[in-house]
Amino acid sequence: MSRRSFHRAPESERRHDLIEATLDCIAEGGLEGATVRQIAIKAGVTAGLIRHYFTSKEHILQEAYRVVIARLTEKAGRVTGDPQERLRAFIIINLTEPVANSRSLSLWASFISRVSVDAELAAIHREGYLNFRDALEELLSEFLAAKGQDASPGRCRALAIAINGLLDGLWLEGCLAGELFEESELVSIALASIEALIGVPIGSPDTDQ
Amino acid sequence: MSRRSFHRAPESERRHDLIEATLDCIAEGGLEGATVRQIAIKAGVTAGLIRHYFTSKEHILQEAYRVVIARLTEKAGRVTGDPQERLRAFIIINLTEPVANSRSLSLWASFISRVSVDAELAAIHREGYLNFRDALEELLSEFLAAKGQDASPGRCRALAIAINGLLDGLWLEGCLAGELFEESELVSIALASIEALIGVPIGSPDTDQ
DNA sequence: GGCGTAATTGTTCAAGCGTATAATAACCGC
DNA sequence: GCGGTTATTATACGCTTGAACAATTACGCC
Repeated sequence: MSRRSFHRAPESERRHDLIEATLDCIAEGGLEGATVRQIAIKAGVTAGLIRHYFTSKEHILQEAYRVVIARLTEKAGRVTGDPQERLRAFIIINLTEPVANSRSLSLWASFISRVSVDAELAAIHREGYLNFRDALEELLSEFLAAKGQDASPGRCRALAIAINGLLDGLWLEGCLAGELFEESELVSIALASIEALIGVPIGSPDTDQ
Repeated sequence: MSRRSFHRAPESERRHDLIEATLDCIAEGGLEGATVRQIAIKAGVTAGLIRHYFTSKEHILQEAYRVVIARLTEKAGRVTGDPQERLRAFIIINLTEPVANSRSLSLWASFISRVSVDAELAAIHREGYLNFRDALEELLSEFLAAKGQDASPGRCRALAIAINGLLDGLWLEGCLAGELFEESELVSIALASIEALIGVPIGSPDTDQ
């Protein structure tokens, strides 16, 4: 009786694969679907290996959550151009693939439901949330200043909270029931709504009537 | 060796208690914390009784989700007064206790993460979501008509999607990190934002400056 | 090209899971 | 009060879980 042959992978690659497998399991079956054995099967290894890289199941879940948050926020943090282009890109990125899809929501909701239980997850969550809102607040501040508008901290804060809420809510609606909306309907509604909130057009020059 | 003495409860009361115990378990420990044994302990009965009232664990979870959705939407469905008062009350109700608190979010997120897995939960979810958005759309339609504004179906739909998103998003922010906001700050932001979206004041007469 | 290291496997363990079922105690009609 | 009905308890079963650990294999190094 011989053993399976196997491949000895570099640590970073193996850790990445295991986290990826974890996310696949969660997306398909929720946190309950992410058992150590199922993750191992998905990654094409045996269950014992997971404990070689992660001290516990909680640990791998925390690392996986870090990846989820990074994916939800990294693209929006790398927008370029003038303030108007950056704000516009920020809005669009958060309401289109790959940020907005049912898999993202499934992963996000699975972890959110554990944030109130696991203190370490709560810390990871808080950091990601504040980063996101701060990024939006700064975008707004620069945009308002560029347009010669009131860019006082109080107004930026209130606008950031409102727009952040709007984006979160539309993201949620789109992820939960994308088929209820026309192609890019949510993006149009978001752009029009945010224009109304700020009181300044943000449409790109050529599509702005 | 004698048995525990027990109380024979009416069916509706017992079912209610078991569902309530289920929600407590989920709020405290997520779906994973809601085991048949844990629910029984919380309800002060033994595990076997749960199977006497519910055909399976899936079944009691579905019934529990119905209760969660009902609580999130029932109050907003019973607003009274003229269109402006109703719209205003609708907004406030959805952003204050008992709709907006961390327990509500914890329950909501736990179930949302299973909506994509369990078809029955998905049906329950969809019904609740559409009811909510339709109620908002009708409120808007009546409000706009009363104000002599454009109340065309297209505009009402777009406004309902935007405002629904905004309310969802602010609800989420408030539930997730209520301590980051001043007292009633979210309600103020919501009212001001929705006024900007609609283009008509909705503040109550005495607080409307 | 043989050796040492450690990544990976395979197996085992106790605990907890959802479910099934027989025994029992509470309540209702008479 | 008594007997029948059934809500409720108590126990058991088979399975899966996270974890632990010894055996084994792949690979870097000299």
